[in-house]
Amino acid sequence: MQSALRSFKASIFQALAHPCRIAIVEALREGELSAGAIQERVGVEQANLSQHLAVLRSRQIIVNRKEGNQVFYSLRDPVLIEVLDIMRRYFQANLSQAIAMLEEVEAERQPQ
Amino acid sequence: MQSALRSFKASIFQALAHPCRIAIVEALREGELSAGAIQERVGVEQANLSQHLAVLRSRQIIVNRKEGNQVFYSLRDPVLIEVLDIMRRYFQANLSQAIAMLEEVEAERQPQ
DNA sequence: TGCGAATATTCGATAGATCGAATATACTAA
DNA sequence: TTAGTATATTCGATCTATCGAATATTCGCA
Repeated sequence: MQSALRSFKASIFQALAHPCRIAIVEALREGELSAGAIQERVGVEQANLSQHLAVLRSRQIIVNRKEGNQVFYSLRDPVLIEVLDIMRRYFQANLSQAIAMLEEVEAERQPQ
Repeated sequence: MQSALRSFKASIFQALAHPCRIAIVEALREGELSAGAIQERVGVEQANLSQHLAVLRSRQIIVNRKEGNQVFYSLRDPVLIEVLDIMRRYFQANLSQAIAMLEEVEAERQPQ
């Protein structure tokens, strides 16, 4: 049973394990937004955004509400904002290592 | 630059996006452990554990210290424990949905 | 009814993650 | 040196994620 709990946690982390989905969650910090408004802020293909929203929906991280033509999204539980804030502190507290790590990631992304 | 921060956060979440690695981090809650001791608690193949440790090391989530024959691991920054604790609260606050979600995941794992 | 806008889904290609098996490395002790 | 223990790395197979392109759905309005 405790391994089921870990699977649950892992699946939440997995849902957040993409820069685009983090941007979505951050965009929803202040309140609900339509899919189109999210797209403006995140700047990604419509279909791709919709896929990312589906990932977050499937983990119940966000919920949606339809109004006419549009679909409005919001965070189901704002505690995740807390997690992102802690991550920011974590990042700042370890800035030099984080930057080194990012450079490494960048270097791997564009070989030579 | 804000997108670099999101990549960083995403890479941390990605590192935690596996039940086995969550078990490792939880095992290190109380302090450092040798790789062998971690293996006992997590219950996974030696090579596989070592691969998971490598993932956590590459994100600087854990650090290691060699002593003779053994390698001792510990959390580099205990703030991650805070994150896991928040996740526990999140889980408890949303228990019914979480259980529904887990059942769904289970059902997909064993079709028919 | 039929068109256009907003959003979602499906598909196929590519890239990345995971695993066990085999092997390598590093250290200790005889 | 040799054997043994602890840990790490490499390899190849399989599974999962991501993306853009194409298409489907849903709704409001003329």
